[in-house]
Amino acid sequence: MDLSVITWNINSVRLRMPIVEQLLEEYAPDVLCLQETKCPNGQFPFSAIKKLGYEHIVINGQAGYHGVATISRHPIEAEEVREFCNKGDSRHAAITIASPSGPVTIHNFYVPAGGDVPDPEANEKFAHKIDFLNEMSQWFEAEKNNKNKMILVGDLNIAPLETDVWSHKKLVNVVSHTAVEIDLLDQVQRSHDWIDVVRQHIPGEQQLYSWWSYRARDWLAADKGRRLDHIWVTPALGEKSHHAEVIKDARGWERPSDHAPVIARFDLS
DNA sequence: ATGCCCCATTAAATGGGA
Repeated sequence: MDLSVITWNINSVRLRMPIVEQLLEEYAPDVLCLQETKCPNGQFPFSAIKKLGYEHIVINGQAGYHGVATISRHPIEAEEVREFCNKGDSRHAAITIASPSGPVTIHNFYVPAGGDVPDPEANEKFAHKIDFLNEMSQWFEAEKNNKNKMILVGDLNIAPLETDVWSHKKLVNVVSHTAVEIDLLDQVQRSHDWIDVVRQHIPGEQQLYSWWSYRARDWLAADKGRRLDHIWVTPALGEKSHHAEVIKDARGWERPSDHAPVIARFDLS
């Protein structure tokens, strides 16, 4: 069995159903994890997605903001939706599916963006981002006994490597690339021995982005991107991964999201 | 300066994104 997983910050799932369909038709992933669905659970476009062969769906939505959805070709054996920081917002959903190599749990995250000022005293959104990342670390530390193969995807809103941003020098004090955030992300990574499977296939020497601002007149020409969207796996799955890439084309599709999808493929036979 | 765009909610502004 080949397993492919895509993560995509869709920036409104209802508005962008045409390109969700385009992605599912062109790439046919086994699992698609969406963030920023901005869609109350009662209004989620179930039937359009089910028609495309994705009958197994877990949503964690709210009105207006945030929201995640995980859609699968394969039956979902277990699901979990976890609340972080007691904020009542929708930023996580997990599913477990069966595979010939045993159950695989896929966590879908939307980490808070963190506002403008990288100072938790002056900016409560930045404080929330720090708290959220600390809670992730504590949770995965406590989950270390879980023997399931695991995949963690999502908009983590942090670009950790110097080559994950268009200019390390210019962004070193900009939220998403500060040392404080990178240290916290590293702590999350160590909390469950997560491997950055995208960088396993695309060396860290190479510039790589998954988000380009809407504000640039020409996003492609300016190319001032950041790699905010990630796919991590536990070590046993790292060995089984044979491909990963950013689907940069999708940033140029009709009425695009400002994020591009990221895909990883595994041989679980 | 990523930099004047794009979304949802709500009804022409506002908050949030990063």
